Amino acid sequence: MEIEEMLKQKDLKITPQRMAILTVLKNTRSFLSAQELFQEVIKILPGTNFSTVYRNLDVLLGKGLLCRVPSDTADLYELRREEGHHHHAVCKGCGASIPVDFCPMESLAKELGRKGFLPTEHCFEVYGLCERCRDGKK
Amino acid sequence: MEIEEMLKQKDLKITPQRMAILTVLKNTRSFLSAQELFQEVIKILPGTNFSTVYRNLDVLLGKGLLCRVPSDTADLYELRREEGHHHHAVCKGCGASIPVDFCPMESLAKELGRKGFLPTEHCFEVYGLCERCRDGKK
DNA sequence: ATAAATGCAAAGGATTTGCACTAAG
DNA sequence: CTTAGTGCAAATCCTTTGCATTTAT
Repeated sequence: MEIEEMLKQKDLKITPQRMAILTVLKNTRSFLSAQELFQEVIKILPGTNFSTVYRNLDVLLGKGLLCRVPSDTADLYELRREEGHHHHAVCKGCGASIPVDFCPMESLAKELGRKGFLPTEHCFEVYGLCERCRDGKK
Repeated sequence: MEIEEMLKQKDLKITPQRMAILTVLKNTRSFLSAQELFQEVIKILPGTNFSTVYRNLDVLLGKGLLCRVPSDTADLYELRREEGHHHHAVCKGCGASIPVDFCPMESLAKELGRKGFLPTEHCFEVYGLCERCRDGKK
């Protein structure tokens, strides 16, 4: 299976909890908070502990298997898919997230490099209202 | 004084606490967490309460006098200066922040608009190592 | 006068941690 | 066997809130 391969490649042990976490992330289109993720995980693997989820989010993030974006209350997580790097436009009305292929770092990395700055991470997220929510608020 | 004008323009009452908060923010080059800000504020105005700082950060943010950027642990705040909108490259080594004039929304707003999405806020921050810290780590 | 702002203390919510136990390699 | 991973419960950290009091306008 593919998830198992991902874990092996990163020298991570294959545990039921990890499988459950990655399965949920894989089957989720938009991103999830740790809490939402946990709720889904215990449907698949009841008894899984909350701290296990948190600890794994850290580990998986550190191994580059996930990406994290900041949000109002809690951070949100998403499986990093092969397709490549992208960002999101998140609707503050309904929570829907529209993928955005454009990445500002492409234009900026060189310029920062000239100033001696070495970018290692970045965050770019857009918040607003999607068409439906925008119309509803009129 | 200038801070007082800012408050008046926004229909906010001029209180010693607010003055202290804005004074600290004004005298700070990079941005501060709420906790850091609080530590500075009580040097100027001892006895100022923690919740007062938080409440004012909310108010001032709502009035557009500040901007907020997400960070590892806590959100960071900065006085919004006249010069206009900009972003930052933050060094994970020493915390220094380099202002970045480029704003990705300029290129993206139209494209999102075509999709019906109305952007209201956005976050763009770059993290990495500045020249000094990068060399130190070699 | 009166509505906004503050202080205080307590609550809330997200995340982390210590420790003993379990299980993957 | 050995180390990473887990469960549990408690702790921590950041932030918010209710309420009585004070203060700016």
